[in-house]
Amino acid sequence: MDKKQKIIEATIDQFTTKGVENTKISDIVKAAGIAQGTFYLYFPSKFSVMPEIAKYAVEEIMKEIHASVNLHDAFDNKMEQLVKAVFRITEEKKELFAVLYAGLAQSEHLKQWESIYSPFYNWVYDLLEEAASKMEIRQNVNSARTSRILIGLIESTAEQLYLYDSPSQEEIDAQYDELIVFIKSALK
Amino acid sequence: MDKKQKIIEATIDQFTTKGVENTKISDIVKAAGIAQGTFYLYFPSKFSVMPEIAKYAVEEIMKEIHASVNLHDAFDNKMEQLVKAVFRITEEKKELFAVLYAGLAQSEHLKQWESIYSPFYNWVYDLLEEAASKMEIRQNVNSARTSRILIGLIESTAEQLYLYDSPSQEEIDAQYDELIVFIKSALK
Amino acid sequence: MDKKQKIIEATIDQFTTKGVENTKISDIVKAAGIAQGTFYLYFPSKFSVMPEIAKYAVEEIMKEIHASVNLHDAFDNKMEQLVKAVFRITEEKKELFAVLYAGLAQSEHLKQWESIYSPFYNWVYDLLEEAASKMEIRQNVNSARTSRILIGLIESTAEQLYLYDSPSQEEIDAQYDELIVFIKSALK
Amino acid sequence: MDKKQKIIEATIDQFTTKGVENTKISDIVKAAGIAQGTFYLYFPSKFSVMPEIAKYAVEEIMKEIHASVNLHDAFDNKMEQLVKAVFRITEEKKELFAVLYAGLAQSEHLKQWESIYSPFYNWVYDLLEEAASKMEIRQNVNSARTSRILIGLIESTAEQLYLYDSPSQEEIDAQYDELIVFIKSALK
DNA sequence: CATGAATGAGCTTTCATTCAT
DNA sequence: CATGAATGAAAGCTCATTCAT
Repeated sequence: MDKKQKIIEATIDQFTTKGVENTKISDIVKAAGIAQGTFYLYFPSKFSVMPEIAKYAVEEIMKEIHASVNLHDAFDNKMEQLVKAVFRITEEKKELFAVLYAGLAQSEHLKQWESIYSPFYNWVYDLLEEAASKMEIRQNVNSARTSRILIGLIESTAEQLYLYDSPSQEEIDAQYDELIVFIKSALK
Repeated sequence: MDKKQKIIEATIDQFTTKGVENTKISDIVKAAGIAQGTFYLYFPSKFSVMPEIAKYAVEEIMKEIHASVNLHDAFDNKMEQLVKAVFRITEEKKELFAVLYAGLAQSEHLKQWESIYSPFYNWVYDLLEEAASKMEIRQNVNSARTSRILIGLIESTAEQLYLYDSPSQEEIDAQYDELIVFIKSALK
Repeated sequence: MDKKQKIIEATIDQFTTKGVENTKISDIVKAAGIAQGTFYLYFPSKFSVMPEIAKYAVEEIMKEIHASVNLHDAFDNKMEQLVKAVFRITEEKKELFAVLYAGLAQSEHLKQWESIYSPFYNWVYDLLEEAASKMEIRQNVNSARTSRILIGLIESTAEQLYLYDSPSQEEIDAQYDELIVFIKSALK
Repeated sequence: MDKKQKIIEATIDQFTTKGVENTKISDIVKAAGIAQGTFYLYFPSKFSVMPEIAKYAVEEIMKEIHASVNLHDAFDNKMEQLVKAVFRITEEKKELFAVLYAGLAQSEHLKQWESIYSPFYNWVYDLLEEAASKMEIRQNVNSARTSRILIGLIESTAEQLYLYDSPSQEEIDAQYDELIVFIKSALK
C-alpha cells in the first residue's frame, strides 16, 4: 500500500488521539508501520501533513453533504438537510476538527485553507444562487458573501455544541431548531 | 511588581509575537524579567497560562463593547455597534485571538472556555431579552440560544476577514453590511 | 519542640519512605513543619543528617538488646537472645537499615560509622570476655576480632532474610536455628 | 564496538571513580565515547545499569574463586583458599563493591540480586554438599542455608577490613586467621 | 526507495541555596 | 532564630534529523 497514504492516515489517527503537539514523528511512523527515516521521504515535518488532513476533512464534509442533501428539494428543506449534515459530521469527527482549528490558527497554512475549503464555499454559493433565481430567498443576498457568513454560522454553532459543551440531545435539538429559524428568517 | 501578572503579560507578548510553539519558557522569563525557576512557582507549563490569556481577551472584548455600544439606542443601532466593536477588537488583537483559537481546540481547557466567555454571552443575552420585551425583535427568539448563535456568527465572520483572508477595506465594509442585513433579517 | 530533633525525625521518615536520593530538602521541611531556610540552620545538606540517623539506629539496636538479653543467663542463652534481638530489630526497621547501608557505602561518613557502632562492638566484646573467663567458649577466641566477625555474621544473615528475600516464617526459623548451631559450634 | 557494553564499562569506571551520585549521564557518555541520546537507547537511567554491574562483579568473584581454589584439595584447604579469594577480590575491587552495596539497598533491584548472586551461592552449596558426603564437616549442616550464612560471614568480614576500616596488614592477617578458625570450628 | 541506530542541540524542569523581611 | 519567595546553575531527557547500509 502507498506509504504516503499510510503516513497521512497514521497522522490523522495520532493527531486526533493525542493532539498535534503531543504527537512525535516516532509515534506516526510506529502507527504507520514504516521506518523513522521513511517519513522524511514524503513530508518535511509533522505540520506539513496538515494540508492533507484538511483536504481529507473537507472531502468528508462534502461526502456527508452530497449524501444528505436532495438537490431537488425546496431551499428551506435543503438548508435543513445541510445544517443536519454539518452537525452530524462535526459530531462524528469532532477530534479531527479540533485538530484542524488548532492547526489553522497556526500561521503559515492559513492561505491554503482558503483553497482547500473552496468546494464547500462553492457548493453553498450555488445553493444560494439557485434559490435567489427561484425567488426562494430575498433578492439582495450576495451569494459569495453570504455563503461565508452561513458556513461560519453553521459551523460555529456545531462547534459550540460538540467541541466545547457536551449538552443533552434535547438541548442540541433545540439549538438546531433555533438555528434553522434564525437562518430562514435571515434569508427571507 | 506582581510576578504572576508579569508572567501573564510577558506570555501574551511572546505568544502573539512568535507563536505558542515557538515560545520557550526562557523567552517568557526573559521578557518578564524574572528567573527561570520563578515561572514554575506560578504555572506548571506555558500552556497553563492560556486560561489567563483567555480571561484577558474576554476582558478586552467587553471593554470594547462597553465603550462602543450605547445602551439607550434602538436595538438595530446597538447591534450595528456590537458588530463594529467585535470587528474592531478582532482586527486590533488578531494575533491574540489566533493564539486563543489554536490553544482552545487543545483539549483540556475547552471546559473552562465556557465560563470565561460567559460575560460576553450574558451581555448579548440581556440585549436580546430587552429587545424582545420592547418588541424590537421577533417574539419566538430564545435569548440564551440565540446569544450563542449570534456571537458565533459575528466572530466567525470577523475571523474569516481578519485572520484568514486579508481583504480590502471595501470588501470588509461590504461583508459588514451583508452581515448586518443578515442579522437584522434573522431577528425580525 | 526542638527543631533539630524534628528535622532528624522527618528525615528518617522521608528517607525510609521514599529513599535517600528521592528525598528533597523540601520534603523534609514539609514533613518537619518548618520553613525551607530553617533546615540550613542545623544541617548543611541532607547527607549530613546520616550520622544522626546512624546514632538513632544503633540506639534502637542497643535498646532491643538490653531489653531482650538477660545478662545472668548462660552464654549460649545470651547468644540466642542476641540473635533474636538482631533479627527482630532488622525486621522492624528494615527500611532504616537499608537507608543506612546505602548511605554508609557512600564515602565520607565511613569513618564515623566505626565510632557510632562502637557501643554494639563493645557490648559483644564484653560478652565474649566474660564467657571466656567463665570457660563457656574456646580459649583462643580473640574477643575484639570475634566481636566484629560475630556482628557481621548475625547482621548479614538478618539482612539476607529481611531485606533481600521475603521468605516464609518457617524458613526464617530454620535459618535462625542453622545460624545458632553455626555460632555455638564456632565458639566451642 | 557494542555500545551497550561500552556504556556498562564506562559506568563502572565512573561509578567507582567518583561515586554513583556524583556521576552524571554526561560523564558516562563522555567516557564511553558515545552521544548523550545513545545512552537512553539502552538504559532509562544511570541506576538501571546497576544490575549489569552486579553481574560483572559476581563474574569477577567467580573468576577469582575458580582461579584460586583447587577443587581436589581437602575441605579445610579449600575453605582457606575461598576466604583468601574473597579477601583478595574485595581489596582489589573495593570501590566496585562499595558502589554495589550502596546501589543494592536502593529498593527496586533487591529481588534481582538474589538471582545475580546465585552462581556464588551454588558454588558454596556444592562445596558443602561434597564435604558433607566426605564427612569433612558435621553432618547436620544444611548446605543451602549454611552457604548463605558462610558467604555473608566472609563478605561482611572482608568489607569491614577493606571498605570501612583501613587496618595494617598484620591486623588483616590476624583477622583472617581468626575467621578461618571460626569457620572451621563452626563446621566441625 | 527504505531502513533504524545514532546523534546532539536544545529544551524543560528541578531543587539546593540564599537573603530580605 | 525563623521564614519562604526567589533564584539560576545544573542536569535530565527528548526527539527531529541524518546517513551508512
